[in-house]
Amino acid sequence: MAVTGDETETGSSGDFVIWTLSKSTSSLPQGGAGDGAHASMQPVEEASQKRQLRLMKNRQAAKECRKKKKEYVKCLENRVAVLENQNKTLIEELRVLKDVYRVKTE
DNA sequence: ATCATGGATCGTCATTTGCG
DNA sequence: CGCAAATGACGATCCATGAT
Repeated sequence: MAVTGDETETGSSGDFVIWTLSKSTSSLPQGGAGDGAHASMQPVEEASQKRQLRLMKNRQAAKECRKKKKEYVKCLENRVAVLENQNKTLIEELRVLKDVYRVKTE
């Protein structure tokens, strides 16, 4: 873990605070490179808000997705442990049965 | 103390998936 | 078919650890 001072979004999933996007990624608007030019475009302000909302939602979705994946992997690891134990038990059982059979047929 | 390296986590973009 | 959510992939950052 050791996540740096990172909002820790603990309980109350759902309501995320809109902190002043210090990061804001000046990356290209993607998908609309030159869109500022069109007259039919939404006001810049609204488009920007829309983008921020989308980023925020996706950020949250990514967190959720990673959490889910972690749990899935944990489940698989548990299953592996269980199956390994079962395997051990069965091998031992087989060994005993073989031994019993050997003694009987001698 | 400083540097290099590797692992964990995060945010974002691009793509896929599922639903109305 | 269009849209929102889910997920994969990538690069950035932080932190721990070992070598010098």
